[in-house]
Amino acid sequence: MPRVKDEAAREETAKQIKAIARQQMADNGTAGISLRAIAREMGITAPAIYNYFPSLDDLITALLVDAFNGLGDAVEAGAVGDSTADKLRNAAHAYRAWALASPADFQLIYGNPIPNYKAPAELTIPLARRPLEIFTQILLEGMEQDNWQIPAHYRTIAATIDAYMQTWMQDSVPSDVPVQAIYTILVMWSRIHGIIMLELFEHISPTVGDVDAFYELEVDIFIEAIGLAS
Amino acid sequence: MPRVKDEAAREETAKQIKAIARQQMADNGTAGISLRAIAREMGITAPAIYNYFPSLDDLITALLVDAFNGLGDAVEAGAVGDSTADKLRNAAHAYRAWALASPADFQLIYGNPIPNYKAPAELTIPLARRPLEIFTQILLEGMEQDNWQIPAHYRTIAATIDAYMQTWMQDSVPSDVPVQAIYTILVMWSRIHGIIMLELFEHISPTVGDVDAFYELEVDIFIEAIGLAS
DNA sequence: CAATTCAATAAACGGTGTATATTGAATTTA
DNA sequence: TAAATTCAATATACACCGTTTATTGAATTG
Repeated sequence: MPRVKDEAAREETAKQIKAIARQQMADNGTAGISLRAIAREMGITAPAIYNYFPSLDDLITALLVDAFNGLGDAVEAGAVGDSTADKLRNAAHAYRAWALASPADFQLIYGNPIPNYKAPAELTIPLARRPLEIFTQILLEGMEQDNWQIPAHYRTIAATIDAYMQTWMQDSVPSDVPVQAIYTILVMWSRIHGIIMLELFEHISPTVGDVDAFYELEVDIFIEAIGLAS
Repeated sequence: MPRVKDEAAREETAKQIKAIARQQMADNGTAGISLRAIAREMGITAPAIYNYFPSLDDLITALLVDAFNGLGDAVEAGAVGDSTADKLRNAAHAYRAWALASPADFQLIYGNPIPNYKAPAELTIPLARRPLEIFTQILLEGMEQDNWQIPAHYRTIAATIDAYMQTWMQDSVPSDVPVQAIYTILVMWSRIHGIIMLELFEHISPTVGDVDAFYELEVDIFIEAIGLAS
């Protein structure tokens, strides 16, 4: 009696819905997704989409998860090189390259543009951590190989920060990972994030013109500042 | 024959509309503005608002202009201190303090969250430049007083950037202002912007806990890195 | 062939921004 | 004072939106 549903076809349709939604985001911004418009383009009615996603929010969450994975994969793929410095530099450039190639996805992750949507934290927090873990891993490997040590500036960080980080690191990071290594990566993250956000919203390109060169110099200066030989 | 309209009352109503819209942004995000909800709260009908703002976009633009001015005023008011380093540090902290006190306004300026809204560039570009001009002025005064000189890292910047900046500086900046001073400020801007954006969207606070301390250290490191004595 | 399943639909609800035509009160002039 | 003028506010309507409900109908299974 129970009808065996064609799981492959179902997933294919869900994939198509996401693809059109992604296109809408690219065309009209992250808030430009419309269930009715997706249905129109697919030649179905809007409520039909509810068979694949319980609500618009769930569709957005699915897009968000894909975006996180895309960024994580891109950074992981880019984290290669002959030296610790090269690996970190390449990873940083892979991060920006992904952001520029998928601006809507990047905004979906790091902005909060969609009116009444709130991302489910328990789902996104581990996904958000992945690029940072990849960055951190590069430094940790550098430490093991005596290619890197914690720079003077970040050797003693604020006591409040140290205490806070120790607590969450207890249950998600091996105990031999120094707080300062993660802290150093957070600094890099905030720096590259600033440039990319300004770039995505066209605040910096009209001023410097060549954002590639601006970014490259900032990454190189950071790598040098933390004591990684070029 | 022409009825003399009460200009003061008109402006009062317009101000009230903006105030409610700002509240809506604060409550529901930048895209949370609704003409009908504003009208409802004011006890009028939605089309009545069109007597004060030709469209929702014009209302948003008015809010955006107010936001830019608020940020500019805050940075200007904060750009004080006994030394060049103090002035720059205080200005940078005033920038963040305003962003934290007016997160919706800050996002309105530096994100692009509103579905079909596009800010009129000819209006926003000069307003956007003001905080940077205040930052730059601090460095220029420092140069005049021999308290500051262009740091080694930024003495030779990318040729493409140098050429690009020379062109737009020709018709908006006095000819004796060195490109490198503005470039240095752009670096500072991108760094503080990165922290603030991550903070506003709650990406960094869960990791470091005490963002105040994180920001303070980054500003201090920057000030030291560009050769300003603390 | 009959029973079952379930994706898709049609219809409706309350929400949105906005255009148009109308109202009515306030002001100004004859 | 009375008539003319002005214009802010309204009522109405349109096209969109996400979502819920009940219904349809084709495909699968026993």
